[in-house]
Amino acid sequence: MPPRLPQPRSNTSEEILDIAEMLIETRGYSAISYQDISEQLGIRKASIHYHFPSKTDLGAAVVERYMQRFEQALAELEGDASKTAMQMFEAYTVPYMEFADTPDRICLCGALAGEILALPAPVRALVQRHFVLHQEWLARLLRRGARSGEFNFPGQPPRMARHVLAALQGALLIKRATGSLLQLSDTIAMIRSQLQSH
Amino acid sequence: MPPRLPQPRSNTSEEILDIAEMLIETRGYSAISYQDISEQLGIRKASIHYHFPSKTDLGAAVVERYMQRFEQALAELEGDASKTAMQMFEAYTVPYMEFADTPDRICLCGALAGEILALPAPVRALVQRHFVLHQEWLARLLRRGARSGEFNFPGQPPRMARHVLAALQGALLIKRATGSLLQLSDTIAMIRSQLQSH
DNA sequence: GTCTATACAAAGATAGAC
DNA sequence: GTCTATCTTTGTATAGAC
Repeated sequence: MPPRLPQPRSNTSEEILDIAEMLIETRGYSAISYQDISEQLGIRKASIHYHFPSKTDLGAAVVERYMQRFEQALAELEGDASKTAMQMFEAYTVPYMEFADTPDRICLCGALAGEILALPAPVRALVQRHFVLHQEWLARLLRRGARSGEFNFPGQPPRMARHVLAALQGALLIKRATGSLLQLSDTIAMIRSQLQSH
Repeated sequence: MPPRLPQPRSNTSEEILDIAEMLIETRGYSAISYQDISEQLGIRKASIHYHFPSKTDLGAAVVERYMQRFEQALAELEGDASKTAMQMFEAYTVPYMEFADTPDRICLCGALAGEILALPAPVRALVQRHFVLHQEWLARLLRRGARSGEFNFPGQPPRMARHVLAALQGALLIKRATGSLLQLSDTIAMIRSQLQSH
């Protein structure tokens, strides 16, 4: 019996999620509407409600899909025995640089964290879970580098993981607000330096 | 002739600004309404429009007042010759800890940065300016500490200033999303350590 | 699955009485 | 300065035809 793959959504559903994700990353959940998506996709508002009855359903679906992609990418990175810890860290920062190369997007969960109290409960719970999993992954990476002697940072891995994630999220946020790419590149440089401090 | 003081606003105007500021820090600009403020203050929506005709006026007034308070506090801190650079840094972090001690607030400009593209242009410009001034102040503090030998961090002060601000803003954001105060306290500890690295 | 039409509530804003 | 009343637009959502 072939492995049970996740049921693929219809093309339209996927396109709705693509547009919704992009719009949330630019304007935030509160500020987007079915009308915005409708205009970009070229179908009517009511048709979107067919795929995602409520905005809560839509928001939750966007975050779930994002988390699945994200966690899979991290798992693959973690499983690549050919990479040093620093190479893994560099690979990990690539998506941040990609976001920073757009004029108006930040990562989905950073955007949602900014309005966490305005989110419907199911969406909020997903965002919280994302941050927990994300930091646990980072802590494992840091521990691996510390054990191998590649990294030499102060404090325990979970503490440094919190610091690294905070700095990257904050850098993306301020980069978009000020338009200066240095905000992210300098932050990454300082983290890299701190990971290798002697 | 006595110095021209800034014209004090009416009590009601100030109360409106107080409530609006608090609500933006918790829910964000897009998610708050004249109705929300009306309910908390116990006057009608129309009365708020008397003080601040449009939501843009209100948002700009909130940020302007915040920036004035903020910049004055930083200037006083900077002018206090009795403090070491590290003592200044510690004093600088106090408001972050105060925000983190609330369950639901982050600093105003961090909250607004999260929805920068959804903001009316005048508000957006103020937020951008705030980040510039804020980082310039931080860079001066770092330079002072580096010159005196108190600090020993990698890179130039403006780069480290970007990193420090990013980490603190990101830590507040994730602290609120996850509820863990460690997010901020660990981040501050890591920054402190990096400022004194040898 | 997509459409038109519509319901319903909320938001931003204004007019005019007091 | 604050009120009631009202206007207009937008947002979320549903009903029912095609």
